[in-house]
Parts: sequence; C-alpha cells; structure tokens
Amino acid sequence: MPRDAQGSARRAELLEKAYAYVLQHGLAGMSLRPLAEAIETSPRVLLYLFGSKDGLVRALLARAREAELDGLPPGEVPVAAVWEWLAAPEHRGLLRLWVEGYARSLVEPDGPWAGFAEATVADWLAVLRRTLTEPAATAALALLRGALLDLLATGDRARTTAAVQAFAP
Amino acid sequence: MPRDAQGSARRAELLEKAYAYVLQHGLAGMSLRPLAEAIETSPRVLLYLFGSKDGLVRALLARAREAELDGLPPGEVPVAAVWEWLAAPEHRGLLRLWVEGYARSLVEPDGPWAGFAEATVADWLAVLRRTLTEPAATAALALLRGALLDLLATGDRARTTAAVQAFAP
DNA sequence: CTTTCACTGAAACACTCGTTTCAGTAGGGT
DNA sequence: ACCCTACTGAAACGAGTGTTTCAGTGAAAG
Repeated sequence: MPRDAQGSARRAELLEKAYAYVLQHGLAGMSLRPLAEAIETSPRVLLYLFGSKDGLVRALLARAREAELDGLPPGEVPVAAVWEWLAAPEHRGLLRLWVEGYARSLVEPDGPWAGFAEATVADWLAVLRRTLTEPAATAALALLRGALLDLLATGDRARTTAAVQAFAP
Repeated sequence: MPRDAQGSARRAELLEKAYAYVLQHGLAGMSLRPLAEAIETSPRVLLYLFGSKDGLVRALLARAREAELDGLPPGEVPVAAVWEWLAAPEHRGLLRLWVEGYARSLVEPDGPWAGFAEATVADWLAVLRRTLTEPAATAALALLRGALLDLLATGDRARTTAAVQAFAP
C-alpha cells in the first residue's frame, strides 16, 4: 500500500462504488473477486488501495456509519422524525447493512467489525440525548431499533409506525 | 441420508452438542471440520445425519427458536418478566445467536436462514398479544428487542433495565 | 534519454470450504 | 453361511478464499 493511498482519489471513488455494491449484496458474504468485477477493477487494486480485505471492510463500515449519521438533521430531532427517516424505503439497504454489522460485531469481537455495535449505540444515544434524558433516551433508542428490526423483517410499515408514534417519549 | 435419520438418537445427541458449540462460536462462521472435531465426530457423519450443511443449520435454527420460546412461562407474561428473562446472563449465547440468525435472514432471504426473522417476530407478537393489543404489542416487542440489542452491545444491564421498566406498556 | 516510482494485469500460492467416492465394518434377518 | 443395510474413516475433488510474486505500464522528475 502506498503511503498516501489513504487519501487517493481513486480510492475514494472505488470506496463509493464498493459501498453501493455492498448495500445491495451485503457485507458479510462479500468477497474480493466478485466485488472487483462488479465495480470494474481487480482484487489486486483493491488490496493495493486498502491494504487488505479487512482494511476495505473497515472503510466500508466507517462509510456506513457516516451515512447513517449524516442522514439526520442537526439540532433537536423528535423521535417520530428519526423513525420517519429509518422507515424510508430508500434507506432499507443501509439499514440492512447496519443490522449485519451490528450482529457480526457482537459475535466476532475481533477483526474489522470490532466495536461497531457499541459505536452506533453511542452515536444514537448522543443524538437522542439532545432532547431526552435517561431513561427516556435509552427507551427511545430501543423502541426505534426494535421497530426497525420488525420493519426489516415483516415490511409492515403501518403497524410499526403506529407503534412508534403511540409510544415515542 | 438414511430414511429414518430424522429421528435417530445419535442425530439428536450430535444436534445438542453442535447447538452448545454454536452458542459459543456463532453460527454464521461455522464450518464442518472444526465443528466435527470439537464435538468428536466427523464431517462425513454430520452430512450423513443432516443431509447437508444447510440441513444442519436449519436444525440448529429450529433448536434455537424452540429454546427461546420454551424459556418463557405459559399464560400471561408481563413485559418486565420477559425482559428479566432476556437480560439473564445465561441467555447471552442464545440471544447472540438469535441476532445472528435474524440479520442473516434479512440479508440472504434464500437458504437455510430463510424466514427466521419473520418467524421470530410472529412468535413473540403472539406471546405479547396474550396481554396487550395493538399498537402496544408491537411497541413492547420493539422496546424489548431494541433494549436487547443495546444490552448485547454495551453490557449495561442497569441502564437498559431502567429504560424497559420505565416505559413498558 | 534515463531513472524512478506509483500503479496494475496475470498467474500462482497456500489454504479452507462443502461434498463425494470408495472401501470398508458391524450387526441383524433369513 | 449368506446377504443386506446402516453406518463411518480416509482421501480426494472442485470451487472459492485472501494474498503474493513478478513482470510489466505510463508518466513525471532528474
């Protein structure tokens, strides 16, 4: 890996393409050869720019975490507004990826996934604490995450939305 | 696979050992050779008794789903009691496995994991609807599942328990 | 022109994977 | 004694993995 590959323009471009690919195909089962072919490069180049597969995975997870936080408006955000964002169909891919990373980081505390679950919990608690205090913040996060799991599994947006709106602190 | 392998005693015994192994090591990264060595058998025998790796995975997922439901007392169960069960340290392994299966079945809707997420949502909604009506049942499930995710990631039992107890419908 | 160096294609390496093939063993039925 | 069937160990198969080796390329620097 070159010294300045971290900031290479080509690296950023390929990261973006890989991110789009991973949103569709998942991250757990990702392997270099199919990915490289899909985004029109070679495994050799991916390893060159990201150092290793783990490096690429870390970059993709960081990208996902960033995408999740950037999606939210700054300042005070009511729980219902967060839910509206989570439930939007265009965020399905990102949120599936999030669940994937979360689960993996619980089961396999070493490796590139390490700390992903704790990090997102901390991220979101920080956001919710802009408007809520404990135990409401933790409860709101739980309600949102749980409803999201339900929505991703059943696709029943009406029922999950009704539940969040009825009980959001 | 033999005609009656489904009910073989050895099959049941190996399933139990494999289940214990998987609770510790996770199911997503499971592979036959290390598993077989750990539970003192051979990949050949596992394939003979379960037909394929997918067959074994299906059996293990069914076993896990069963373990989760059997843990609950029958009849009406208050949300706080369900949480007490979920938060118990001895169920950590099972619940990590549950998250793993849930995530995988979202990302990879085909294969042996298919339907696992929907199935557990349905299972638990049925339990909660013994005491609650919509939208409280969906909200309670979300609160429980979300708090569980938080607990598995942070290990902060005090904060998550406080949140559940304060907002359980 | 020469040298240098970031970059990349092709092929190979050293695995691991699920599964199959083949050869065998043990045991009950006839 | 014979056969048949359930079962299992050892080895191999073919595919797929991340990674490395090697031989270049092209463009910029000296």
